[in-house]
Amino acid sequence: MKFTQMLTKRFKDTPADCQIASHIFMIRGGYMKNVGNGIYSLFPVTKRITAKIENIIRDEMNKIDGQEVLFPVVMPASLWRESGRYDSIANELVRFHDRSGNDMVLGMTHEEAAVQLARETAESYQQYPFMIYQIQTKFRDEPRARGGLIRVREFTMKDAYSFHTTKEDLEEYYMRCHKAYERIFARCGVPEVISVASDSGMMGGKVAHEFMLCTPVGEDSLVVCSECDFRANMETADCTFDKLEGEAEALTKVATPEMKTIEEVANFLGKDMDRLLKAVAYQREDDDSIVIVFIRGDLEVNEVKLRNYLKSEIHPALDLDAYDVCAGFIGPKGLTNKVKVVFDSSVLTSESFVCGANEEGYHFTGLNIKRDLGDVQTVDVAKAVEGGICPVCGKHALTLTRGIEVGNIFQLGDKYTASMGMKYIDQNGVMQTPIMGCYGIGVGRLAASVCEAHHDDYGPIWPMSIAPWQVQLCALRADQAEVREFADEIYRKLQDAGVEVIYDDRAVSAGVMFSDADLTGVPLRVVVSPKGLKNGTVEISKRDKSMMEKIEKDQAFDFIMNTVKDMIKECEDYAK
RNA sequence: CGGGGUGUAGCGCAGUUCGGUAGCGCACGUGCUUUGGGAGCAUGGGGUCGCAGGUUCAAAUCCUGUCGCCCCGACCA
Repeated sequence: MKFTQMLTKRFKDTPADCQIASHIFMIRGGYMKNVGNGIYSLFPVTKRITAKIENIIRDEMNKIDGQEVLFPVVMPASLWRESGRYDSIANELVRFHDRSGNDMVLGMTHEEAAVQLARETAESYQQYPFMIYQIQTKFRDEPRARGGLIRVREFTMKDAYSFHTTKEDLEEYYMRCHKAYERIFARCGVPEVISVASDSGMMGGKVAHEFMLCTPVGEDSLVVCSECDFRANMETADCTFDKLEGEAEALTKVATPEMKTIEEVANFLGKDMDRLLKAVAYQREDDDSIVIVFIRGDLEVNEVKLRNYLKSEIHPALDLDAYDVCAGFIGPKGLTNKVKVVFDSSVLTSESFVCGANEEGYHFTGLNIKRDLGDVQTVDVAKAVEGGICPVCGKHALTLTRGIEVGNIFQLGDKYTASMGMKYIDQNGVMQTPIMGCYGIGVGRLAASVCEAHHDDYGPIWPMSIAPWQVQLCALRADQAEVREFADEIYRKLQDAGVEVIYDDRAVSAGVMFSDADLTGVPLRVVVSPKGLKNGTVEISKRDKSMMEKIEKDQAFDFIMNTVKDMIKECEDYAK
């Protein structure tokens, strides 16, 4: 590809809307153009990168016996009614009507389509297990797209669906897919991607993992143990807390006028926050009832865990007066029975708590849960904390970090096969319901994540395996015949040898050419210049600055070929 | 959906307080000079100032409404 022929445009100024590195470089470097909120067109540079990522994914999916298929983007609502998701998913699912007035949806994921395709085809146990996958456009009407390709509404995704006759078989295949994912991310140049246990959300199922690239700009909070291999999304991480010292005290009502927040109460009574019992009020979405969570004052409620426990969507409670709840002075003793109460496990870590007295201007001190409330049921609904206790190894070794979710895998079980009536005949001639796993990777997000992980102040540093081109050939002073001729010759020879070359043949200054090359991020750079040719050399360097050589012009071609081969091999070795 | 910010040329911005008919830098076209880290001079093209009403002799500027975009939160395979 010659630069002069390529559709591209670069900017010196950082666009005002961009916040994170990958977004900035991908806009400044002419990788993509915003079309609408969370909707982008991709320029040729980006399409070349995503095509390479797709091919790596395709190769690994085929290696675990995947069969590539293609599901439709637009589906009739009836298909989504079968699984129940037409009604259970809120606004992320785009609904519209066709000309006949039929309800239609835009595909945001394809479990329904996968079951629809397979259910009348895989009739016998002999056809199991099998996995089908596609690489295709999804549309999700996200409440908030952000960060360039990190979170968009329309995006390309590889989604795979496996079907099994036994749980053991699903688990075994799930592990194979887990390993395939590790190879995919390593081959794409981000071997640092880790898998964490995760919440299964709207997908359903029990066991799920997310593949995370750890970076401060990530959208998810992760809990990682520095002593063992426990790693979980904050949403699902189990929590235990040390018992605090101190004896039970007598239950005493004290005046705490105007003290509504736990900070105010703690300061007023001279107590640490962990000696208070905090009340957090939520309203259930299914029956509108109020749920009050009691949790130790220094901790926070993990709303995902609470939601899973309650088996209902929840939102912060607004109007507590209507339920005879005295906001600011809520406590478990003497609380109205118009609300449901949930005790976090942390309420058992102290013998003596300060809590609200359910009376304006009063708190109790010396509340002992067991003595004053009897045997209450507790449940773990707290957020993990930095330095907290690892639920696996028991050491105080939890660290909190942020991550971008680049892929995920789920053991779905029979959620879709059962609801959509998929059956097969087993060895004994009995009809059975198969079980499923599903496995996703966001292609564009992965590209942006690689950029996020590998860049310097001047632009992305693409790994050889997914770089838009393998070599960037810069002809400085391309207006001089000697330069032009030699650069043309190298370009031709590299192309003939099957090397992917972007040839900057513009008559621009060295500064412009190098800056644009930095933004393009091609791993190997070849500079042909009058100065070099005068000494009979060309300059060959790596984008990551780990190499800078002046090579005799007669040996340049061989040197480039060998270096490209070495760099490709390096990528492959990385993945082993 | 809540909070904050912001819409003026492809990009970055000034002009809005105090109404007078739109400007700067980059980018783009042309010519000459220049050439190893975002060159110089000259010259040219490009904007219904987000949109719709209203006030006024006159609106980018004032008023009302509305939409888009960005950030934080909520939400989210």
